[in-house]
Order: sequence, then C-alpha cells, then structure tokens
Amino acid sequence: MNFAQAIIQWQQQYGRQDLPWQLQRTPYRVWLSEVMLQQTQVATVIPYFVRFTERFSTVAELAAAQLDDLLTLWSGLGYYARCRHLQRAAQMVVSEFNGEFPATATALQRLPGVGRSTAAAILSLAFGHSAAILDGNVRRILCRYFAISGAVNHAATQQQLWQLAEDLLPPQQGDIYTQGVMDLGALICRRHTPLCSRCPLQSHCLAHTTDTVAAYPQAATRKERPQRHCYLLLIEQNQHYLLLQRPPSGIWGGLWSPPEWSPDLKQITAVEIWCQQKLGLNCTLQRQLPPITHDFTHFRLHLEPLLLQLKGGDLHHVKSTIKENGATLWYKCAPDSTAASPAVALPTPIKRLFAALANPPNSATGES
DNA sequence: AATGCGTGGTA
DNA sequence: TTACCAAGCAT
Repeated sequence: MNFAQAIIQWQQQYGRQDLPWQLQRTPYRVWLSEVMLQQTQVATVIPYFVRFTERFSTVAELAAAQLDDLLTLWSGLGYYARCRHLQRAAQMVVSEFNGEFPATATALQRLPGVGRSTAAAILSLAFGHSAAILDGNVRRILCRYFAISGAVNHAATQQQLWQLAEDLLPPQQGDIYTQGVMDLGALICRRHTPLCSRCPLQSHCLAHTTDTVAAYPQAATRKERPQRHCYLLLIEQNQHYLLLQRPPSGIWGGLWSPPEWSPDLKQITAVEIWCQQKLGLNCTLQRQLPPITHDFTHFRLHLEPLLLQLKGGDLHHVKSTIKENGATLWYKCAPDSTAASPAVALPTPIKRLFAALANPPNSATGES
C-alpha cells in the first residue's frame, strides 16, 4: 500500500471526525477555520470559531460587519492582520464571486490571507479536490519519512518538501488525505514523543527504521530576541482609562491600548509634560505599577505601567492632537465583571492588566 | 529571500 | 525558566 492509501485508511479509522469545522462542512466554514488555524493550535481556535460562526453564519454577514467588531471577537487569538485580511477576503467573495467561494487555487490565493497551503486546504477539505498542503504537520511527517536533514526554514528545503507533497497526492479522496496527514502529524507523528508503534507509515519511514526520529525536522536557526521597553500610561478618571487605537500595521494592529511613552531619559516626572504636549491632557502622576513582561516570537516587551489621574472633570475633552493620531475611547474598568468587560479589542497583556486593576489581589495588604 | 507578525502549550 | 513552535501569509 502506498503512502497516500495508508494515510487515507488510517484517517477513516483513527482520524478526527467531529471538529466544529468538520460538521456542516461548507467552504465558508472551512476557509474561516483554516485562517484561524494558521500558526495556531486546534484547541485554541475552537472557541473562537464557535463564536464567529454563531455571530456570522455566512460570508456575506462577515463581509458586512464592522471591522472593530471582528477585531473584538478576534482579540486574544493573535496575528491580528489575519482578521483584517479575513474581512477583505469576505468582501471579495461577495463582490467578485457572488458570495460563493471559488474552487480554483489561483482564485483562492488572490484572497487576502489565503496562501498556497490554505488554498489547498480549502480545495481539498471543502471541494474534495486533490491539492497539496504544507503545514507544520506535513513538514514534520515528510522530514521524518524521507530523513530530510535540511533546516526547515531554508528555501531549498521548503521547495523539496512542496515537491514531495505534490508527488504523494492521491488521485481521489483528497479531502480524507489532507485531513489524514494533519491528523497523523497532530496525533501520531508529534514533535515530542511520537507514537511510531501506532503509525501506518512506520515500516517505510526512514527516520524510524534508522532510529533517528528525534533528529527530524531539523530546527530552524533563530536570531536572538531583542528587548523593547516603554512606559504604559494609564490615564484614569472615574474608573475610565484612555485607550488609543493602534495603527493597522505593526504589533497589535487595529487594537486598542493605553498610550505608550518611550522617553530617551528615564525622567518619569516628565510624563505629565508629555501628556500635556502630546495628548492635551492635564494629568497627575499617581504611582508606578508592577512591570509587565510579554513575550512575542521575535522580541520581548517590557511595559512599565504608570497610573495617572486626569485633572478637571471633562472626560470627553480630548484635544485634537490625539485625534490626529487616530480614534480614542475611555475604557470602563470596574470590579463588577460584567461592567468591566465591554466589547473592546484589547491585546492579551492589556486585558490582563485591566482585570488586575479592577480586581486587585489582596487589596488589604497590597502584596500577595 | 528574509523578516514581521500573537499567543499558549510543552518539555 | 527558557526555548521552541503550532492547520502560514504578507511584504
């Protein structure tokens, strides 16, 4: 039995059959799940997928939504450019394809956020075509099966893997095969502690027969992670905090967060002058909160929150200096959990910070 | 072609 | 605690 047939048979007996996007399998739901699953694990995606499909049952509804509402639903899932691309793609499907997803790789890859692998996943899972994907699961399986020793972030290795993925495609049952390679990678050919004894490919797997499974895939070489520091200005009045909408590109693009301040010299007392000049707000520095460290894949962020009190009673008065930089809002933060969590697209560490502000641990002593 | 882009699980 | 990396894509 060849590679593909072994995987197809294994998938039908042992593979996953009841993930949310496998039920009511429509192109819309397959597309939405595949975009969410880019660089994101299944268990993380499931609640987001459920919320999105409950709120938007068709691509047309998603296309007509407010982007800010989509970002609010997406908040916490990461890689926020995916969300912006998601809506642009939905609008293209409505305007150019009458609300029906196209069934060709070329057309699918013109949709923002849909690349070679995602297009192939939609073609196979939603339309039953034979189309090669190359995700982390397939990459790991192929590197082991063929004992490919090149680093997986090298272009030559990627090209070799894509060629193998194409060559191994079965003529029929492309949907089951694609689901099968992903299931095999996730459940059997795992990165750590693979379950080779249960693998339908073990007798022909070069890494297994030479007892070198742990050597594949060869890890990508990475640069050292740089570190970034800045102050986070929590400008408060009556339990409301000033938020600015971040620019569309860059980290946390389109999300809302408190103003950041990166002084050349660490003169904290100058923050009040900065608020006056840049934000047009009269503020009094109250105190410094415990620092926050947030790790990204490519850098480490150190945030030092400063609590400032807004002088004067007018919550809505914000000078035009802010508006030139984008939208603003005052975020209600209160111990009452329902009142404290309005629908705002916040980055995860900011969400946690506000939760801690609203419910200070051991407020009697201030220490834990 | 190499880099930027989030978050959480795992060892 | 740290490092790696997961249903990748855009630029």
